[in-house]
Amino acid sequence: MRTKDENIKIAKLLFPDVKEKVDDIFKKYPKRNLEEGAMVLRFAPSPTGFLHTGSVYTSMVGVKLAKQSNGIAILRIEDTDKKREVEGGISLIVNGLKGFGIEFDEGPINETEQVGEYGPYIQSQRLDIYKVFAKDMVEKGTAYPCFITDEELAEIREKQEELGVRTGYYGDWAKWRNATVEEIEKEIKEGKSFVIRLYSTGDIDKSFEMTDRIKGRFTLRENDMDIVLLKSDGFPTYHFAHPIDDTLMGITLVIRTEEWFASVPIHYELFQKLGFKQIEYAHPAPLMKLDNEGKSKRKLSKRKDPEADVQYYIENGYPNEAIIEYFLTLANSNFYDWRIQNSNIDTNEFQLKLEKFNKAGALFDIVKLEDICKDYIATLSAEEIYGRSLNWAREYDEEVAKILEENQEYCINIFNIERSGQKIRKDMVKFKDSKEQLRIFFDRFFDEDSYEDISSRVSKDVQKEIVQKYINIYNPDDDSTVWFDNVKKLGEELGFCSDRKEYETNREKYKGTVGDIAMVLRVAITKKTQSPDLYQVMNVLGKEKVVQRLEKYAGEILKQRESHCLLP
RNA sequence: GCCGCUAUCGUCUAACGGUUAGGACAUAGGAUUCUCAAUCCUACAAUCGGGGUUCGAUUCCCCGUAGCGGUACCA
Repeated sequence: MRTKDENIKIAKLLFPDVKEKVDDIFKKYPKRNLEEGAMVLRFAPSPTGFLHTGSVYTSMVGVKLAKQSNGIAILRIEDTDKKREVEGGISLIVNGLKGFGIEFDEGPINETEQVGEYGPYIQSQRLDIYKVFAKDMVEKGTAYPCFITDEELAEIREKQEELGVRTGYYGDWAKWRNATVEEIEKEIKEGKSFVIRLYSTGDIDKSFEMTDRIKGRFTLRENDMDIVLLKSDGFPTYHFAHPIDDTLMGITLVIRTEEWFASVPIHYELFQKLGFKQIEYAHPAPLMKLDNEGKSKRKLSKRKDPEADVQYYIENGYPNEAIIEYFLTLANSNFYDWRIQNSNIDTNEFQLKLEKFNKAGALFDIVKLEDICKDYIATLSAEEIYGRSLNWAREYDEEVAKILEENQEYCINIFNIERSGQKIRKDMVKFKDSKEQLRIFFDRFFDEDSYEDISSRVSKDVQKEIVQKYINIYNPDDDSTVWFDNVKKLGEELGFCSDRKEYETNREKYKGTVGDIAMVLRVAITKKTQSPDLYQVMNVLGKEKVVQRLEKYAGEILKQRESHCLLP
């Protein structure tokens, strides 16, 4: 054991330039003046040039909880690993989250600017602060310099594995923890690089209890690892930055994904050694995905799963409101019931509760997400769909963007099909689908498609007859009832039944049903056997185009017949 | 390997120690005087295994199993 004076001497050797004291730092971060129960929460991502879907989930939870308690939401950038850092990583996070309506009260707002009095909010700009605390710990003997090389570390590990004991730098294996002032001074003079390690006094055989706001009460072993606090490049590790930043910034609850749970013993000891009041934790389970042909679960992975990257949803034009609603259901399953009862109320009114989080990891279910998307888009007006589709297309589909811009009124009419009344059409999941919606209404797409074959239902001859006769009775001014009556009449004239039950009982009397008549017209006009309400489609298309397409189809059949006759 | 967390239909989940274990998504049928989508109805489908405690266990305890996480000068 070294004396107090020796530790002070070592601290001076290690940090000759650090003049500030811990108290000086604390003066710059006064206690926040907030109402009772207000939560100060932070989302702390690394700028890796990738916005993970799980980040949207976690940050949404934190921001929502902060807002609903009249607290503060902070964005803090954890760029302490220079190897993983990517240029433009900060704005990617800020803008990406903003796209989902997730905005912070304090933190970076772009690559260069920050707002808030408790900054800087970028860890690489806080290096001086960490040094003050590191120096303080060395002076108190709760941290020490360690000059061990990678090779030595590997050797230790090998020995430990041979002996079958826990691997790591701890206890008697931690050869530098009790080095003398002279030994340390020698290494420094030789310019050897070093890290600052925690002088752990924890006992692996002792347990302690804590309460997690999601997981509840749990027991963990004490930490006894002399973990690295400051790396040789002067950057802090996550373990060291976490208690310092969260304490200085006045965080009331640390929400972070479950992968941090196992580090709680380290943080627990660090809070004690730093003399800080322990901040509460909430560890939500991460979003999972099925792997191995459904045999096992694993974290949604940025390398294997396109849906792990937020960009995937943006590029496909998934409505971000629906994604937030899906995450809300994953977080608090009672959100769904609330939504049913409050269909017109803003999502912000929903009270998220940490106690309602499930402890186990939820599988990310894109099918369910898409169901929510459909429901969401069904609540939008044709004008809104037009606007949102255009926004999407301007970024990701030039051709569609051009069409939308040049044909605003026509396109709104298209999006308006089956959008009024009680029966709202729900066939749009994402704004990328707008292209499919426009398909039958623009000749440039229409001409690319070929007619679907329905000759097994209605013979070519009869099809031709239906189309030709229909051209004569078609009146674009008819309302939907008259329109359908005419289709029925035409059917009856040609031996088709307009009553379904009658047809079922006396099939042999008829060639088919009105449905078949409508189907022939549908294929003639849209080339497809499936389409939105045919009456409305024809209305939007307009008389000229409808007649032109009917005539074209009749001609098409004629051509086919002739070529058939040529066959032997 | 060691340490820890978790465990209800295929999926997300609900159920003061007492329920025919509920709902939603998915799937399959059916209904709907034009198809598809939607909507409505119906069906299918679960308490991981074994021990306790208890009059009674999905719920509490122990053991096992499985999944997940951690075991870095990454976060």
